[in-house]
Amino acid sequence: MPQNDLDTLDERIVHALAEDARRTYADIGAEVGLSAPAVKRRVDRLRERGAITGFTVRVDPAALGWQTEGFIEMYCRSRTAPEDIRRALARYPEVASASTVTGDADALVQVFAADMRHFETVLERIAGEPFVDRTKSVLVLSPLLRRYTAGPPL
Amino acid sequence: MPQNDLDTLDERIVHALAEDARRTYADIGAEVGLSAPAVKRRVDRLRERGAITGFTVRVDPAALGWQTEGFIEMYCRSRTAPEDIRRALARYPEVASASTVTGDADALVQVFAADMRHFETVLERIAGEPFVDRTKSVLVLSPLLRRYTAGPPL
DNA sequence: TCTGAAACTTAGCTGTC
DNA sequence: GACAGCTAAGTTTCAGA
Repeated sequence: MPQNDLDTLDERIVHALAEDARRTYADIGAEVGLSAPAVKRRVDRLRERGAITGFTVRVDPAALGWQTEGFIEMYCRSRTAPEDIRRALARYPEVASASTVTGDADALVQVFAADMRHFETVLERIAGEPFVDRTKSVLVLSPLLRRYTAGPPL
Repeated sequence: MPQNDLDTLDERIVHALAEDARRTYADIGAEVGLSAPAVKRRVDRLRERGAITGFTVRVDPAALGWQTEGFIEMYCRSRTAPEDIRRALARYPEVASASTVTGDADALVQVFAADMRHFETVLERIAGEPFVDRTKSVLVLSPLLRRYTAGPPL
């Protein structure tokens, strides 16, 4: 088994891919000081380990016609299992992310919708889920920053 | 091959890339009913239009040692420009996303940190920004859903 | 065990229709 | 938008440190 868990090299590779997943292995290798095959093998290992879960495209939601973004705080009935919340929200294509959180609310849900009417529809449907007591929502006025990776400095 | 609406084709291409940005153009083309060069040209156009802003890697923050996630609501001094907030937050690698929002708070900031101590440090530094009156933060207990694209059903 | 070089395979790209 | 050919990258193999 490899002796290094995530070493500096792996972090730099992940960082390079996070900025541009289409960079070639040779190119990344030149930056971190490895050959192309060596970089590929490390990427393969990172995928096996679950550190990298896939490759995706960075999308500007507004440019695709999803103009309205908002966050919905969910207040649930006591004894609602997180898994029940997850299963229910997974059915909404408008839900981009959701987490259970500390504080008054039980879960915080990020939603993209085509317009305000669409957002309202989604909000009402979520509020109507059987385990939901009430909701509180805020609308995004303007997105300031949208990174797809974050963490301690590499 | 049925005649497809152009918008529908673009959306299906984006959807395919969002799920797996490493799929080949030929593979995506087979799904949507186009040749590989045709798909590539549509992707190029989507990039030029700004609908696709880049390609990135899907990372499991926890697997990379970023165990602590939270949201910080920022309450700012009146007459703080959104651009000032953006510029200040851009300096924090721990900030994954930030938006100005409706409601009591001025901005909602998503933060990833290595651990609780690190999160606290970031929180204190953000709270110490000259334009910040006060902050309110919630910690993520468990992420339920983390999609990298969302929107109206395709 | 991890690496790098080279051979091999596949996909990306461009010109043409 | 499709086809075809050229270019470039991904992938595998193998031998060395």
